[in-house]
Amino acid sequence: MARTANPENRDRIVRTTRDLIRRNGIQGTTMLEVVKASGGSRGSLYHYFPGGRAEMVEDAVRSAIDEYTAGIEYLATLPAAQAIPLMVEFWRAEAEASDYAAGCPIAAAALGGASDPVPSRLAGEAFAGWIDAFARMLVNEGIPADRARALGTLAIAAVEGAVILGLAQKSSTPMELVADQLVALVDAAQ
Amino acid sequence: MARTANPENRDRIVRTTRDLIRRNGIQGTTMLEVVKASGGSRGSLYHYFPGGRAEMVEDAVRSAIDEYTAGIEYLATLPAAQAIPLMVEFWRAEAEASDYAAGCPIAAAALGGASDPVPSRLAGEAFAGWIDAFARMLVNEGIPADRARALGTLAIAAVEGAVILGLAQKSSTPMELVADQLVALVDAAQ
DNA sequence: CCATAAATATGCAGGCATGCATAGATATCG
DNA sequence: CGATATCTATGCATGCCTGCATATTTATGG
Repeated sequence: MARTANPENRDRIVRTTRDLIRRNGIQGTTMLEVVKASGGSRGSLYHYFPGGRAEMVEDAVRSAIDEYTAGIEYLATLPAAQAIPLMVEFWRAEAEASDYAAGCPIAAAALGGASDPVPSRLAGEAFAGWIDAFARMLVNEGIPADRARALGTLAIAAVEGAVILGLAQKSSTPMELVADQLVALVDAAQ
Repeated sequence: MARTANPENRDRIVRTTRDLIRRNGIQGTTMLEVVKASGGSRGSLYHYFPGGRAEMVEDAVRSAIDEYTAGIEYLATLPAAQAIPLMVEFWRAEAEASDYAAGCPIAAAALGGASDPVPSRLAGEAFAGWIDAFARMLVNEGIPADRARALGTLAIAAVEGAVILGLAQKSSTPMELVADQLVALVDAAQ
């Protein structure tokens, strides 16, 4: 038996799929484009993803959720006045590096619910986890639980929205303004 | 010459296209589905939109922008404490009525920039106008211009983000929490 | 080195979407 | 009513995408 069990190629495909989802959305991401962008062949894709396109897309979204959630869990250990600018700066840098073509893949998954319900549901659960993490961070700073939950929801929603505004306007201004206002708001809530 | 000049059918097609964009995004909206949903024939579509799919999609986005912008301009004549809940309530009702399948078509246009740059650019301009309107409203309530602009950006971004969170979670909670927090924030800023 | 499995490459059928062309139906005006 | 323009319907060619099947290559274990 050979059993190479080489996960590198599969991971590379998953990453490429994520990148394409960020640019073209769930519906706009095809196996042919993933093949072109990752350099393999169509046969390889069905080897790594027997479930076809659905499995490939779902894995890409799961992978992105795992990665981003870990990042947010880390940010939640910092003071909010640091965590919020860091989170926004991450998206700003990603947007700018792609010339404002690549947004949040989780938001893309959320909006692809009509054709792909599973990634959309996963996105909903991921957002809930992110809100929880932010709320915990705010509770640690002395904000009551109910208010912390509401402010956490506002923060996640505002950052996701700011990324969309930034892509449409090809500008980092929305993200910067939103970060400033969120920090000021959390500061005032303490 | 007959020259019926009957814009009703064309308008119905434009509206159907908008609805499909809200559910399936720009890339997920095809002429065949528009024909199926609006009841006409493919020939009619090319009669009304000689530019093909691109013209149809662009007109749908322009129409949506015109309509929503008029609504926001009206909201901006009200006190912010009324305007913000009304705006959120509109999206909440639309989301709920569609069983959390239909979001904001302008956000969908913003995210479709890779394949359709024109609607994405229009979305960016529309967002700028909405932010201006909100900022004017806040200036009227005594908030300094710079702060008003930042708060207006935060409000538009947060509402758009809350709609996405709501669709993913199939819940109106994100929109309600965001509306409450935005009202409290504007109230405190005066 | 050889047998076996992993990984890659390619072809084919079916379905869908676009764009265009070509008819046919409908309505309006003189 | 007849002529003209609008509107609708349908077919064809092309290309893309998926899923599956079928080689072919590569690598590993014995």
